[in-house]
Amino acid sequence: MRASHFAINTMKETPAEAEIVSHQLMLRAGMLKKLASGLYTWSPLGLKVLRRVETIVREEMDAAGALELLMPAVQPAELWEESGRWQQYGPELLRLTDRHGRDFCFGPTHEEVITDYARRELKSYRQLPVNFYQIQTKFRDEIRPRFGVMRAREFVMKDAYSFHADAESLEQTYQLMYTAYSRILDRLGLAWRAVVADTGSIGGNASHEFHVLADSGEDAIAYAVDGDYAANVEMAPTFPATQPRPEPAETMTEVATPNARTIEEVAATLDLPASRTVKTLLVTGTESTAVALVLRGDHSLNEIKATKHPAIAEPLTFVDEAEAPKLIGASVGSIGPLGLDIPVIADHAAAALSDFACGANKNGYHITGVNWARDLPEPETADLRDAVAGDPAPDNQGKLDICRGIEVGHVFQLGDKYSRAMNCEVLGEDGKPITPLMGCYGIGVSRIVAAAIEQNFDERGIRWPQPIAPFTVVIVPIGANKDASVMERAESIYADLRARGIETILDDRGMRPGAAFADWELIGIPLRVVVSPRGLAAGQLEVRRRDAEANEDIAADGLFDWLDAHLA
RNA sequence: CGGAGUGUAGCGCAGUCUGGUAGCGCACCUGGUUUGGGACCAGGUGGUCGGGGGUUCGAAUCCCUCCACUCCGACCA
Repeated sequence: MRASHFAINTMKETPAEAEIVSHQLMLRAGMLKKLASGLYTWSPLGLKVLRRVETIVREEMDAAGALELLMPAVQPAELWEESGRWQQYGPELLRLTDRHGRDFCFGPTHEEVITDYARRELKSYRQLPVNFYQIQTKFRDEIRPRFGVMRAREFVMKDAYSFHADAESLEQTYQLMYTAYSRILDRLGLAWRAVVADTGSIGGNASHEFHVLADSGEDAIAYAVDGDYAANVEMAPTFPATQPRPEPAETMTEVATPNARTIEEVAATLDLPASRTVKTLLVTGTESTAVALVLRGDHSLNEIKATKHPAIAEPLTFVDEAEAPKLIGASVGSIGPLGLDIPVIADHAAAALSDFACGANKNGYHITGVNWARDLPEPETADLRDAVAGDPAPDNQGKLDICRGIEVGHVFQLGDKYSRAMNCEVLGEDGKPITPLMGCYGIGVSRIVAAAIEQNFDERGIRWPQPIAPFTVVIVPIGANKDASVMERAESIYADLRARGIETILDDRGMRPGAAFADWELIGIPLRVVVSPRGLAAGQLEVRRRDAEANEDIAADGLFDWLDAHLA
């Protein structure tokens, strides 16, 4: 491709609407243009990246035996009424009416359509298992689209749906998809992690989310440093202490802590680490007006875990600050577990403390040297907090650490939710009808493009992983106006690279070098070759990796060696 | 849906309080000089000032109303 024939259109200034790096850089590099909230036009440059992602996804899905098909984006309401989701789905479902007054929706997902297809297409268990997929544009009418294509309303998704005669077969395909997703993310050149996901109300046995790791990710992931365990922080369990509690060494001492309300203030006033204090939270109980939850000062309550506790009312509700003094005799900030006549539930870590500090249930006072069993009853214990770095991982996999991720894929064992609701049956081995089990497997194709940038950028712009870069190599001739041999040489290199099947763009725009370099660094082309009169005179070419600190001069006839060494 | 904010040229912004017929930087076009890290000079193109209504001799500016967009929250879960 010649740059003069390709719509390269970069921006020096960042549009005010873009909050996150990937959105800013995609706009500045000219990959995207917004049409309306959550709706984007992909430019030729942006589409090149999107297509490369699609191609890798398609190749791996095909390799895993999935069959590509294409379903309509617009779906009749009747199908959604059959599954019950026409009522359930809410305003996120974009509903349409055609000229005859029939209801439709723009598909946010395709379980209904594929199940309808399957019940008409599949007659016998002999046709199972089968795994259909498509790469389609979806629409979800997000309340608040943001972050460009990271959370757009219209987006490109690969979705696959498998059908099985039994659970074992579903499990096999699930594993196959898990492997395929791993291969896809590896091939994309991204750092990623598969995490255990909540199976939620839909049921099913297993679900994993695939996250691209990036500091800006919306989800916090707890993972085993020395193992393969990973889960959303909200899902990661914490465990009772394995060591016995140290013997009490201090006596209880009441300390005035005026103006110390938060744990930080209390810990500073008492000159103790926050991990030697506890905080006591009052929430509404199922059988009592309030339940006291005791957590170590440096830990945070996990509301999902708390809500699952039978003594705690759902949804989780904190006791109003104004109500606390009536119940306890002290305001929020001076509450502790001592002498309470409401149920006390301590997090495992809080229960493992000795000689800790807590509120005195007397405004402006805390008590140090408190010990379970000696000073107050052994509490009921539970897992109530978010996992933190250093916690033990499940299954003896060492310690956990925390990182952030962007969810780009999700694999799910659906079971028979849709096949049963929509009466999808095939004849089994014994001649009797069976309801196939289903799995579904999604990848956010357009989101991957944004996630790749969130993981790979610097102050100059995007640093594409080679497998998805719009071009692998850019050739920048310098001083072509002074020396005709520069352009001749650039052209011949261009022809050579193309002959080798390397995606190359030749910058024939005749710009000043600084401006040209800035453009290609913003756009993020992984490898750059500079042809200049100076270099030609010395028999050299200048090359540079996008992720390198400096230029490299190589012998002109060594270009292919250099490329071979740096092509992914 | 609640709260806050913003709509002026492709992008970033000033002008609005105090009404007088629209401006700056970047980008773009022409010519010239330049050419190794976002060049310079000169001359240009481009705006129903988000839409509609009102007040006024006169509205980007004041009033009413609608719309769009952004942020926070709620909802989705």
